[in-house]
Amino acid sequence: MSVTIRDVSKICGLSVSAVSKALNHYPDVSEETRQRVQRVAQEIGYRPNALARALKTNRTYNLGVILDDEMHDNLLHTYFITILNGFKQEAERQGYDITLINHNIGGRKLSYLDHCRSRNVDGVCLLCVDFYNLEIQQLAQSDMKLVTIDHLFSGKDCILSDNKAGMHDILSYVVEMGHRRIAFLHGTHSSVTDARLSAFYEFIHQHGLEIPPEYVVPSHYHSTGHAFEDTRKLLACRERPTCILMADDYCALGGMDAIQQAGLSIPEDISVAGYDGTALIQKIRPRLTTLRQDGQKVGRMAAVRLLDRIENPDAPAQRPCIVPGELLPGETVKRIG
Amino acid sequence: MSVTIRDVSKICGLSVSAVSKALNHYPDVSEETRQRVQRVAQEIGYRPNALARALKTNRTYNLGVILDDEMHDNLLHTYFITILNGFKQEAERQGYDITLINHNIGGRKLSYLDHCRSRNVDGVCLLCVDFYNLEIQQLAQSDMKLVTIDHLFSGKDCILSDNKAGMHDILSYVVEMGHRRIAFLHGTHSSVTDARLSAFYEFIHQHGLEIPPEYVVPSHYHSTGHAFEDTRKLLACRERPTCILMADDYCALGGMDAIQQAGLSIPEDISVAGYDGTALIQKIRPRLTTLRQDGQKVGRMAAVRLLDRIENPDAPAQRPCIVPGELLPGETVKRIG
DNA sequence: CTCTGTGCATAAAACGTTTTCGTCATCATT
DNA sequence: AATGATGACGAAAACGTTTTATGCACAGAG
Repeated sequence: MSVTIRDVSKICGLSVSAVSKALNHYPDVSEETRQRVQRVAQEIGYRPNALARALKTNRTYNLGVILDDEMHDNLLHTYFITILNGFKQEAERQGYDITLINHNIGGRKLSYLDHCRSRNVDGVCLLCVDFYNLEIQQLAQSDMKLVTIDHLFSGKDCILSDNKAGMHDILSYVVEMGHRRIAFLHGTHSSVTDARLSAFYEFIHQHGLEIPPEYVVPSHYHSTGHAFEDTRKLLACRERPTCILMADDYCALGGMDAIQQAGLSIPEDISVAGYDGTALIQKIRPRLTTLRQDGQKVGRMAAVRLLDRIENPDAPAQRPCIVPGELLPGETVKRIG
Repeated sequence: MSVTIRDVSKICGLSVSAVSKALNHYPDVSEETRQRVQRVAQEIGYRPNALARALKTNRTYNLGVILDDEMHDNLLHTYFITILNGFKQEAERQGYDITLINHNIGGRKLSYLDHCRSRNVDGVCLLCVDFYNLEIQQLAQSDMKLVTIDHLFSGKDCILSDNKAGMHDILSYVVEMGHRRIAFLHGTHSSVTDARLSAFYEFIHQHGLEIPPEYVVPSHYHSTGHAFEDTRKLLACRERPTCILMADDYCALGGMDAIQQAGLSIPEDISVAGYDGTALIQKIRPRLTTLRQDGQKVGRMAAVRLLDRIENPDAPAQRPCIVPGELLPGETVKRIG
C-alpha cells in the first residue's frame, strides 16, 4: 500500500525505532544516521501515518468544530463563516486540521461528546450551536478541551464579540443623530441576545429614553422573512419609531423591504441600522449603518485560546477574550430633530 | 482514559474478539451474547476508537475537502460555501465526517496528496482550487479517490454547474429584452470561465450579434473592487454597451456602484446581470437579474458521487453530473428597442 | 464408537507508529 | 584491571481495534 516507516528502516539497514527517533529528533542517534534516514525518507516519499501516530501519542492535531442548528444551514450565515475562516487560518498556521463534527452520523445518533471522543480531536470549538441544548451542556461539562464563541460556560475558555460595547456604540450614534423613539427588533433567546438586550435597556435607562414595550420585538437572526413581517407590525404602531435597530444585516434587508413596500423611504421617513457589517452588505446602496463584528479575529482568537489550552491543559481558565466591533456609519440613519 | 473494547470484554467475561464480532454483527456469535454485549457496551458508554478502527480497516469515514487559493478566503464566497453546505449534509447523512485539508500544515509544507494520504481520508473533494496548480495535478493523477467541482479531470468523477446552459439562458433573456450591445465582464482563467466564455461567443455568433472586442473584459470573481474599476473602463467606451453581464453577483454590486457613481441609473441607462443568485443578493433592491446556480445540489451530488466511488472503487468513471441553474429575472435588465 | 460437521468462542497477528528499557561497544577514570 | 560514563542502536511493548485461524464441545451420521 503506502510507504511505511518499516520500508525506510529496511533500506537504511536500521531498526524501526532508530528511524522513528531519527525523524523525531531524539538525541540518541548520531548525526550521520539522522541525515541518512532523512534523505531516504525524503527519497521514497515516506509520510508518517497520522492515524497510527495519533493512536500512540493521543494527539491527532485535529480540531473539531461544531456548527449546527435545527436548520442545518448555519454554514450559510456570513458571520459564522467568517469566524470559521479565521479559526481555520490560525489552526492551519499552527499545524492543525479542522473537522466538522456532525450530529447524526451514519443513521445512528451520536452525541457530540461521543463523536469528539471517538474521533479523538484534540479540542473542539463550539461555534453557533444552541448552548442550552442538553448535549452541548454534556460536552461542556466533560473534560474535553473546548472554546466557545459568544457564550460563556464558567471555567471554560471563551471568545466574546463585544455586544455590550457594540450596542452602546450604535445607540450612542443613533441618539446623537437625534433619535428618541428607537425600536429594537432583536434575535432569539441566546447569550448574544441577552447581552444586546441588557445593553439596550441599560442605555435607554441611562439616557432617560421612553421606549414603549411594543418597540422591543422578538424576531429571528438571519431571517429576512421574519424581519419583514415583524417590521410591518412595528410600522403599524400608533406612534411609529423613528429608527429601528435590526437583529442583524440580513434582518435589516428584510426590514427595509417592508418599509419600502409600505411606501416609506429610508432614511427620510424612518431610519434603520443593522448589525454584523458583513463584507457584502457594505457594497449595497443605500449603505447600511451597522456595527461590524470582527468575525475574523473572533475565529482567530478562538483558535489561539484553544491551542493554548491544549498545550497547557492545567493552566487556569483565562478571562473571556473580548473582541471589539466597529461602528460603520452608513446612509440609513438620518439626522433629525 | 477512555472506555475501550477491553473493558467491555472484561465485564462480559468474553474475549476482545468476541465482543468485536458481537458489535459488528458477525454471524458466529450467539444471539444471547450479542444482546448482552450490546447492553453492557451501552451501559458503560463504550465508543469504538475511530483511529484504531481506521488503522486496521483502512476506512476512516472521513472525507477531505480542499478549498483554498492564494488569498485564503475562499470560505467567504457564498457559492462555495453553499456547495460545502450541501456536501456536508449528504456526507453526514451517509455517516461521514469532513475535514478541511490545509496546504501548509504546521510550518512544514505538505503537498495536498501527502496530506490526504497522511490523514487517510477515504476520498477528497476538490472545491475551489486552482486546477492548474501542480500539486492539484499530482493529486488528480494519484490513486486517491476524488471528485471535482466545475472542472473535469479525464477519467475522474466530476460535478459541473451548467454554465453553458446558464449563459445561454441569461443571454437569451437579455436579447429577448431587446439588447444587442452586450458586454461581458468575466472572471479569471479557469474551466468555469472557459465554459462561460465559449458559450458567450457561441451565442453571439449564432445570433449574429456584433460585439466589439473591448466589450469582453477580463476581471476577477468575487471582487467588487476589480469589477468597479473594470466597469468604469467599460463605461468609457465610445459606444457604451446597453447591458453588462457580470462575472458573479459580487462583481455586479461593484459594477452597479461604478455605474451609479458615473451618474447613470440602473436599468434606465444601462442594464446589469449577475451570476450565482446567492440568497442574500436576492433581498436587495433593485432585485438583480441573475442566474442562480444550485450550489446546494452541486455539493450534494459531489458527495453522492464521491461516496459511490468509495463504495465501488473499480466501477467505470461516470459521465460528469451536470446541475442546471435557473434564471432569476430581476429588475436590473430593462426592456429596450 | 468413531467420524464429521456445526456452532460458538478464543488466541494471536496485524495495522503503523512511539517510547521505554536494555544492550553493547568504546573510552576515560580510578 | 575494574569501574563508570557515554553514545548509538535495537527489542519489545503498547495504543485499540479487526480478522484469520484455531480450538472445543456437542450433535448427528456411519
